[in-house]
Amino acid sequence: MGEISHIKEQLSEVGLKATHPRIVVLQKLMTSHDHPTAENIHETIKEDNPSISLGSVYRVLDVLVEAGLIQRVSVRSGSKRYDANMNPHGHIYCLKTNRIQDFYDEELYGLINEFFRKKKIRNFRINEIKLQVNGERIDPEDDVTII
Amino acid sequence: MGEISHIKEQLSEVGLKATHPRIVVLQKLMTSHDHPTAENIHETIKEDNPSISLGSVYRVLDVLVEAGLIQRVSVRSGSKRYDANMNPHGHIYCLKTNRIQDFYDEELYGLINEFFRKKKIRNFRINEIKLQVNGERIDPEDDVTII
DNA sequence: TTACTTGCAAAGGCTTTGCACCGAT
DNA sequence: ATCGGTGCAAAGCCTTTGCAAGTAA
Repeated sequence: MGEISHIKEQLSEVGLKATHPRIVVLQKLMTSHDHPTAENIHETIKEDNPSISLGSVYRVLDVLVEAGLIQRVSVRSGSKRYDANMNPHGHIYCLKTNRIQDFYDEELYGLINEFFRKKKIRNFRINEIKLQVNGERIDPEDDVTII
Repeated sequence: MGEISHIKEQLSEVGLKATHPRIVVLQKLMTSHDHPTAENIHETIKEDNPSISLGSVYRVLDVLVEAGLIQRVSVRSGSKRYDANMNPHGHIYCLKTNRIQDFYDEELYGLINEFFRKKKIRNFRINEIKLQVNGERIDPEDDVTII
């Protein structure tokens, strides 16, 4: 409940009306780390919110991306996937299980950022730097860990 | 002409029949650096090869990717795009023009590779590491250069 | 010759959109 | 009360696929 008012705040902070579909979709994304598709989200939320249509989920996701509250993640798979983690981080994508796992390493991101800060890049304003590591889990059930 | 026999060799080296659509599509990709979509490729080649269908272009692209002769590049834009540059490299994607430009820097790739070689990654076999820099060109007509 | 590939056109999956109604501010 | 958001269903875009005919090896 306190959570929901926090979600509402986030929405109005970026100038969006705190409508029911927006609150539900954003909350779902902020409390899951599985990078769901629009359809995944619809499936999950419709149990408690049967009136929210799939079309609205798509529209809400577009608006949230546009507002910078969530981001789209593109992988090989068919559908676009969504992520409410807006801190800098990379994605580990498993081609076997189709799972996406966030990862962040301060040292690595330090290196990459420093590289682009030092280099002269002509005719381009950098928005974001995306790092994606593709491969396969050995044990599909287990998480990947970077030590 | 000597080019075409080189293309045919590449195809048979990976065990693919050197059919006309495959030769034409692969040649187009190897001589362009604009990361075209399936439809772009079809448009370009159909002037000289009116019988090659769009469906076949899609099938040929799938086969070439599967064989490791080309790679798919996913960006925000609607369609998948293709790249015959199989050397390690990153992509600079301009949201304004939708253009993709390859880039490679030995130092940066050295850092990233060394990072992943040194770190212990549990439960994952890395296939490829993708680096994509999103942003906007200042002059949409001009190339981006990294010095 | 034989198994694979293609052209064609239809089907499929994911996403967007028009419209009338509804609701947050 | 107003303007923007939503549900619904239809349309749209990109891609895949079944089948009969064609072709590289």
